[in-house]
Amino acid sequence: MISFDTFKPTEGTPIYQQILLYIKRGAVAGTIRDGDELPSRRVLSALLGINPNTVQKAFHLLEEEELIVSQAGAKSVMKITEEKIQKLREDLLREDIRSITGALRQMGISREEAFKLIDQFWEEEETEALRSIFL
Amino acid sequence: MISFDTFKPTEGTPIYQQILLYIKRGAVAGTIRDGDELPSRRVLSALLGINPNTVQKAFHLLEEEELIVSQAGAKSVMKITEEKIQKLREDLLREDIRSITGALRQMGISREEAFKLIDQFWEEEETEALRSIFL
DNA sequence: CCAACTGTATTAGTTCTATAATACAGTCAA
DNA sequence: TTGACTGTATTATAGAACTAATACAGTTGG
Repeated sequence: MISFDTFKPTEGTPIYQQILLYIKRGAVAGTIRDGDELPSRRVLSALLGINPNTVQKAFHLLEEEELIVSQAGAKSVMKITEEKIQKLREDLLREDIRSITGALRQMGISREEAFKLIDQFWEEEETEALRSIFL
Repeated sequence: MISFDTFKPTEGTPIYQQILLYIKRGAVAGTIRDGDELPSRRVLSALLGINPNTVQKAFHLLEEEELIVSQAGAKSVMKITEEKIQKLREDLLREDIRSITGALRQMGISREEAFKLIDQFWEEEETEALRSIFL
């Protein structure tokens, strides 16, 4: 069963899109694999404290993109080939990197400065992650 | 008069927020300076092909953040001190860098791989920018 | 001065996001 | 088998984002 323990909703972005991204990124990372069961719409919505219809919207889109298969009565299941994962990886990375480089260049930040900043935040989040594990 | 020549609306994000960001980032980059006149609501909305009320919403928020001053009958004017610019710089950078490092780590991308990707896109956009100038 | 431009305000309608309350039919384990 | 769980569908409501049309008051240049 796919876990949503590390799912942190952000304000400003539609929740159903965040669920979509969370699963796609998990697939790219390899923490979510082909054949994995997803939590039911009702259970997940209760866990996240949101409406079942919002989860349904996200899952419906995953179904349309043929990343999961659903069948009335049974839990939805991940259905991802290595090929799909590669495509996901490229698409998600391109979008993410494009947005950040665009933003930084627009602010007149040099590449060197950008690297320094990313380095800094990377370590910060690393220590944050560790802290949450050991507390 | 502040130019919106390099403004490229993206789908998925509210337009008024994109206008807000465009101006803030311009202030951080130094291309938009204290005392600069903004185009009128009507003119800018016509240029961007959007509704005047959408521009008004963005400008109203800039007014609330005390980055511009407006007065009925006259054009709005940038009103930014060096202190405000520094604060903007920190806020925008933190938000941008945080989102990208979060996304990359969630996909299991290493720091080295991230740098390589950013390097690649940085050059791509550079050549794109040059192409648009020389064509 | 005054016409053309400015910022500001109001009302109305559409689409999208999210919630809420049901209802129905298929699956599955006890 | 059967009861509890599944996915799916429908209808209603509310707020945000965006468009549209209009109105009014202040400024500014010719």
